[in-house]
Amino acid sequence: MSYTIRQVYQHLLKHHGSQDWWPGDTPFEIMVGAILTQNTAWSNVEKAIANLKVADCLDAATIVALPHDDLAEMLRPSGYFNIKTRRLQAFCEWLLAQGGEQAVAEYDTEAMRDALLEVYGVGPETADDIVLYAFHRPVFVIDAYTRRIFSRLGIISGDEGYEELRGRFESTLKGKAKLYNEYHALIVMHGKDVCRVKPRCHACVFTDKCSYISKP
DNA sequence: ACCCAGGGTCATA
DNA sequence: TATGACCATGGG
Repeated sequence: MSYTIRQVYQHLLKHHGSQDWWPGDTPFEIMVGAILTQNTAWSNVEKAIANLKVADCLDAATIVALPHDDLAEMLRPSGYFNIKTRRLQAFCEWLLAQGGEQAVAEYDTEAMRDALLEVYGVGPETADDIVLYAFHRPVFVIDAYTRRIFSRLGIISGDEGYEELRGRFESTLKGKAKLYNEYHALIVMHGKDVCRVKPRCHACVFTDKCSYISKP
């Protein structure tokens, strides 16, 4: 007998508690974080965002106007800083061209996703982070943790395409933004803080080796 | 000293 | 369409 997608959620929620997630004070800060955290530890992203705040540069118009090297220097701690400088500026150009966050907030969810995916440096996960956490729309974010955990549990094979997996989770859960927010947050929380079994296993909670959480 | 993190783009076959 | 190189810092 194997776990279901719903059981995994109940399990994580029970032991980690409600997350009400994404670190960031404003929607714009959340969007910036979504880009900077690509393949990068969040602790490094925090330093970069702190640099932007100290320099009073945490807004689209300022970021677009900044010389590449100046912005890159602030983004340095988040890694890939030259590429992320280009990506962040491309994103801010797009945001301004749309008419700002308020204008984007008028889009239908799918239209918002499609528009974001056109932006340089924004792929499916980053787009969904923004759609879900900055605009509170119901999309299920698929990340590396999600693939690892659910493939270990035998619920997915792991090599499915992004859209296929997103569709599977969304059609199973039929949830609202609040649920998808909690679920993804719990998955990341588990991957980050709990498992120390080697080789790095991000689903040990659901195996016999894990003593952190008892099985249902 | 090594491993890898809350990905995405681009070149190649 | 599918794989691989590349991007780069900081913490364990």
